Amino acid sequence: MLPGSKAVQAPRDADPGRRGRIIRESARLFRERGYERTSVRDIASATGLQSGSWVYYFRTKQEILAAVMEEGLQRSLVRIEAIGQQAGAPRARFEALVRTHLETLLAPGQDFIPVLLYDWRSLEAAARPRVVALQRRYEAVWDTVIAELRAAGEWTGATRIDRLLMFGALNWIAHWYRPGGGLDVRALAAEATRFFLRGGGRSLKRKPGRRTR
Amino acid sequence: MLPGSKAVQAPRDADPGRRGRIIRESARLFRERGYERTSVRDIASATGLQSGSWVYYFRTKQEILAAVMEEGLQRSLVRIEAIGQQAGAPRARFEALVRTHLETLLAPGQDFIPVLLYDWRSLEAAARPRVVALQRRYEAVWDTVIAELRAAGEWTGATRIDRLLMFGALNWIAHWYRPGGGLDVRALAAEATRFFLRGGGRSLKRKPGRRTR
DNA sequence: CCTTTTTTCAAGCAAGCGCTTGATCTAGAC
DNA sequence: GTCTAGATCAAGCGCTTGCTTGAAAAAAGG
Repeated sequence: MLPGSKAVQAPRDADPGRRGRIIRESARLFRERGYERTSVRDIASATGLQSGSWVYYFRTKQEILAAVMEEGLQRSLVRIEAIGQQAGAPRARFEALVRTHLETLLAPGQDFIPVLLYDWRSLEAAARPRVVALQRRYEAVWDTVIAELRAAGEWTGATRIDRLLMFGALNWIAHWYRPGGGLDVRALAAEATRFFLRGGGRSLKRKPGRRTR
Repeated sequence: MLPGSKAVQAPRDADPGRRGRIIRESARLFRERGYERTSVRDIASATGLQSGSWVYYFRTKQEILAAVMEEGLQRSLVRIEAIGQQAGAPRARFEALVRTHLETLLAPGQDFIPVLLYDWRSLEAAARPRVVALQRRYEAVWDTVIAELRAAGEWTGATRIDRLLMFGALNWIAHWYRPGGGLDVRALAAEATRFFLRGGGRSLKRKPGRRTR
């Protein structure tokens, strides 16, 4: 029988098991080269298996891709929805959302969300609705906080378009951000919040950082 | 002999010839399915050729991808640099840049830039420097106008980071924008300019538009 | 210790891939 | 017409791909 429905939930950051390791290594490879350029043989050898052994855990390569995306979204969602239920000033909660978003986007070893963003086209139509449903829950939290910001007079403009522009600015960071380049995620989150909300935050002094594309 | 170095430059929007048609159809297919999922047979049949005939115009499939990206950047660059040399209020010129950027990004039949953004990973390292050089020229124009905005007090914050955030917001639009959804490119450009610069512009009323991801 | 179940191996199939090849067609110059 | 160079055809080679397969190894249960 196929595994996956374990009776006991594994503790956080524990040994993820073969299946979890396949997901993690696949995420890394998908992010580096893209889904199509990653062969199942690449995945097998990165996990320390023989060419056909992954089939015991997943039926198809597509199923691995879907698992990567859902795993990443689930993890982010836990943190984002927790912030959504906290109390506090809207601006502070907004910045917390931004910081959490960037952490799950940029933290090393967390390649799930970049894969979701870059390889969406490679996910077959049948698997998309489940992922989209998770994204909807994700956006709902943001919309709530944005509504609070608007009530406080800190957000003007059309919510939907502005939110899409904002996600664009944030998600695009994965294209150019290089860890260890003199700009950590927390500072970047503050800078981005200032960019979206104007004022309140303080602009960064530039360090002699890395090149970007 | 290989064609491509014609003595006379073809007039705008004239018949692009076989080579040009291969580039155009490839751009369309690359955008829809991605570079890896597009086979040279797909390209051939979309252009009305037999499976191996494209080799007369390009040595490798990679060469087609590079041609698509450079073609698109060259076209955009002509328009962007023209705006860079115009006179006028900084804000108006900035909005013109935004509008032009969005037109080359979203206009139907202009799939070059989306391919550049989505399939960058698929471009082999050897071909990248030429494309990057064109991008540098592109960004230089923006930096000039942003410097003017800053002098006029309309742009605060770290130029480099803010410019990257801004490009993120703009480029991401290609993910969610649907032509004919009650929001034309000109209005979108105005909305985006307001988002970046705050104030001056007027927010859009929402029409009962399309879904987005 | 033997049986049963879970997990892994290692060879390989069928299909699709980028690209090659030698022949064929087309059109203008003489 | 004849020649020639440019342009296209159509078959297919060699390789990689996702996935299958039948068996072997390892773990678990009694």
